[in-house]
Amino acid sequence: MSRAVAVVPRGPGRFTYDYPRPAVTVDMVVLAIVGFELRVLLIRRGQPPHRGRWALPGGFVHTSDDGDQGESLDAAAARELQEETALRPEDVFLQQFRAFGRPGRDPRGRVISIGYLALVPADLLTRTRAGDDAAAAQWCPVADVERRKLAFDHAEILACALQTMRERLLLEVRIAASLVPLEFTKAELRRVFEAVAGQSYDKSNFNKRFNRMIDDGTIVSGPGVRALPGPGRPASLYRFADY
Amino acid sequence: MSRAVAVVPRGPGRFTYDYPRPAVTVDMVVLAIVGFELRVLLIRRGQPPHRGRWALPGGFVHTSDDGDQGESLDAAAARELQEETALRPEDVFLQQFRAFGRPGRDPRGRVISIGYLALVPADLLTRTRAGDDAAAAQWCPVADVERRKLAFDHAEILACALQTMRERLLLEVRIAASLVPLEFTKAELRRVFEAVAGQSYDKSNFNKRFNRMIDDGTIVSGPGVRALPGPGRPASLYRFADY
DNA sequence: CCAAAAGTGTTAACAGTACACCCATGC
DNA sequence: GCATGGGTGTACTGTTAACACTTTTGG
Repeated sequence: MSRAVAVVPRGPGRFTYDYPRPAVTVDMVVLAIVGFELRVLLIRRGQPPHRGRWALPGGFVHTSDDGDQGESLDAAAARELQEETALRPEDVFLQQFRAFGRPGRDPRGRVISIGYLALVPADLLTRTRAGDDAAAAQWCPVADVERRKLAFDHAEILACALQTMRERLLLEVRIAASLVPLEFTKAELRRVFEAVAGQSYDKSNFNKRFNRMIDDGTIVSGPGVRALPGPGRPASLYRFADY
Repeated sequence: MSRAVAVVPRGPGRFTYDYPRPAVTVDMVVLAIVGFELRVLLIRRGQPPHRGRWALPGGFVHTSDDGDQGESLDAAAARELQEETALRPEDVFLQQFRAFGRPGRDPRGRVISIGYLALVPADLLTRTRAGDDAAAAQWCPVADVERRKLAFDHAEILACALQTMRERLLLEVRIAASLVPLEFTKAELRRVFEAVAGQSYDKSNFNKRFNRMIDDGTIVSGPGVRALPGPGRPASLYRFADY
């Protein structure tokens, strides 16, 4: 949305239809755990409208009126993710969660946006481009987003994404698997759950759930242990079985 | 999708853009319990492509390039529902569940469709237009849909809607509330769960869940009892509290 | 030894399952 | 009476929740 498509247009007003059509974009809610905190990737807009405001990354879905008809929605989301973060889409949990099409949500014209949730494993954060230009992209704690006054209806899109993720975290552990590094400790997985759900879990009770996941093969023992700097007993490492 | 918009175009090729744009539609998965069976509303297509095949009801999202920019996605879904069933949207659970945009899904051109789930209470089924013209609209048991070879990617859309509904039924009882009449018996609610989940539940154990919902106020006692024709003890009536 | 972090054990309450049984009604 | 459907009770199991406790490490 904040940028033109890559293909150079062959002239103004080249594409005509019998009825008005909306522009269709994907908006990305890219989440990661930084420290013990859930953060979302925001881009500072360099163009009007909402110039200088923070916004979710996103862009137009490539469409064609002949031949292959363009790219799929999933492909558009994967492409945008790669442009904004330099992450490989196969390393990231990427899933559509909802479409947003309220008239007036973009002052330039009718725009319908498909919202995508992207969960980045903590150990791949270094590959993110967000650090390259701190003025243009930033990992913002989700708790601080309210103060930012996001552009367009992006606050609403983020809220919907968070709700979707929290609901699914309780159903599928796979969501949490997308946010932890390949190898992780019991405490690290617990902190992911705490960061996402926004509440704390009893260590002993969480470990019991963890041990059950080991019993049914969801989680397998990894190699050796990981010691934190400072005192404290080193923790065993684990990984998800399907990785 | 199967019909043109109501407004008469003011000439061919009147609406021009710098980049190609997709058409955007809503496709409706309208579900109801008929007897003890989950059924979906299907429309027989009178126009090519897929002429004569069964399809989900749906249509274009009204868009405008100036002024109010047209209608919201929810409004488009409510309008389509009214056109197809004569039901009031406020009586029907109506919720977006996913967008479908695979290139090639419509041979006429690039079409992105927003899937909507509509749950019709059993006592309002008489208001449906589906019976008016049996050749054009039909409540088809979801178990029989596979044999029908639906038009476009509508089989995929239906499968996604069913999965979404089954997941949510376990989380929110509200889904079931949208399928039962205003007043219902314990057995009726249980049969809704059985029809949606595709499995049977133990009467006694289901009643315990039911009684818990009475305890926390989700369900309240209704007036009197309902007797079925034939033998058997009449059953107490209940209703959901927020109705 | 002490603080910090990992990890275990104990108990009670709660929810799910399978199953047997009693109640009200029409025929 | 008896078949039919509504409704209750019991015993067993597994899960969750709260909390106390032990073990391993660095300083």
